Amino acid sequence: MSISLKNPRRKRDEICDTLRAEVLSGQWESNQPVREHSLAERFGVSRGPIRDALLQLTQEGALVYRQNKGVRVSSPPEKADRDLLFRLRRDLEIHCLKKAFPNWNNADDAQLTGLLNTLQLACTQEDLSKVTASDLALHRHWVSRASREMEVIWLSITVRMRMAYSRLKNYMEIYHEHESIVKAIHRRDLKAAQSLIKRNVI
Amino acid sequence: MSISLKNPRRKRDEICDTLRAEVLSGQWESNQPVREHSLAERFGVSRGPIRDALLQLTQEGALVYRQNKGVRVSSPPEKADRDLLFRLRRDLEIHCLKKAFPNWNNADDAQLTGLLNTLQLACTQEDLSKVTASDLALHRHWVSRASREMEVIWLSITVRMRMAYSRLKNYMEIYHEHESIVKAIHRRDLKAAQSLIKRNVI
DNA sequence: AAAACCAATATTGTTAACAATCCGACTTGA
DNA sequence: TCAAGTCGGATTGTTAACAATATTGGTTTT
Repeated sequence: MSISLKNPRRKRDEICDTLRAEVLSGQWESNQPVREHSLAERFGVSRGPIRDALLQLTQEGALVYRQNKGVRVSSPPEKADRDLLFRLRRDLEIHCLKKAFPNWNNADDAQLTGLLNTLQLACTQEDLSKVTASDLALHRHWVSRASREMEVIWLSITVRMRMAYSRLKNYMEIYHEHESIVKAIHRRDLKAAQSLIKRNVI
Repeated sequence: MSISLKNPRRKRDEICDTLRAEVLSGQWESNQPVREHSLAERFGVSRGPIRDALLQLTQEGALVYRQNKGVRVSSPPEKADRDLLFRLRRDLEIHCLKKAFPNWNNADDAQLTGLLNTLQLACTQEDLSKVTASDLALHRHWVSRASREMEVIWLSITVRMRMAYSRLKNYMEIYHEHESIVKAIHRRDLKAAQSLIKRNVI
């Protein structure tokens, strides 16, 4: 992916990304307990990196920790909280896009195009897991271009929302929404991109 | 404090709270590297819990991790990001107060009164470290009463703001601002409390 | 003198063993 | 029968040693 190869990532990070994707795409049942030992076996590492990953996912909101009882998958937020989270996320993304725009370059455009293609493929295959992953990766790109700090906050908000795409009739609508956002960015139309995001993040 | 005594907290949490307070009150220089070994010695534990605490503080935004190079104290956000963080925090606190209001009870009032007294003491002593700590504890109380999830997000936003109290002429103004908020809450006047918070969080 | 190399040290990343805690099943006594 | 006690396995929390990586300082080479 976009990670440099000569600097191998820590096991913690690999594990974290894998587990986060699984939780977000609904492969883990809500309130299901997560055991360190079995994860250690599955990933072929000791419990140390597993614990690191679980702690990080807890901070991000995918898991919930209870002292001496380990973690379980968190349940979706109630409606009031959920509405607030959407507002916060929208504000954040619009801010980040504006901030990232001045030094937006061709490499960024290429990145977005690639992610959009991945999303399209996932949508045609109707693979929920891949759709959520590439959807998030797209949004995450312009957030991360603004600043690393904003990215962490954005992630912890987004992970907690547990979007379910219920409002959309079919997967292709998801794709087209994102396609129009990316097109607006390609022609450097900030205003249009922002208002499209405002409508997309609901 | 408010933590149950029969359930001793993990070392990770103790260390985390101590370090967070130190960073927030400016006792650690920006970009200063933080060594696991020296912290382990200082707290009389092994590096394990220290690493846990550092990882958590990284997620909260007090520290920054770089692979194989450890953590350093993060630098304050630039103005644009800072303004956004203030807006997000304000939205969040107002939402949380509203959500917490229906089941607000006398114990909560007592808590706030206690925290307010701590703040007053810190202000008369002009002890910046204590002022920041009790200020945050106050705000954190009504956020935590809304939900644990909101509390984590609020914390990661607030930690990154690095408020400096520059806009206030003296410490007693801080105290009086919070006193009026607490009074509004005591008489269950949500609207007033919310607009006072809106003015306080700048 | 400047750059490239190399060894020694410091620091982080990972592991496996040990300690503390929790939970369920079973026993015991009224 | 039922409640309290307690025993053992399962699970998390902590530790110390080991492995991998980065940094520092000196040496050599050009």
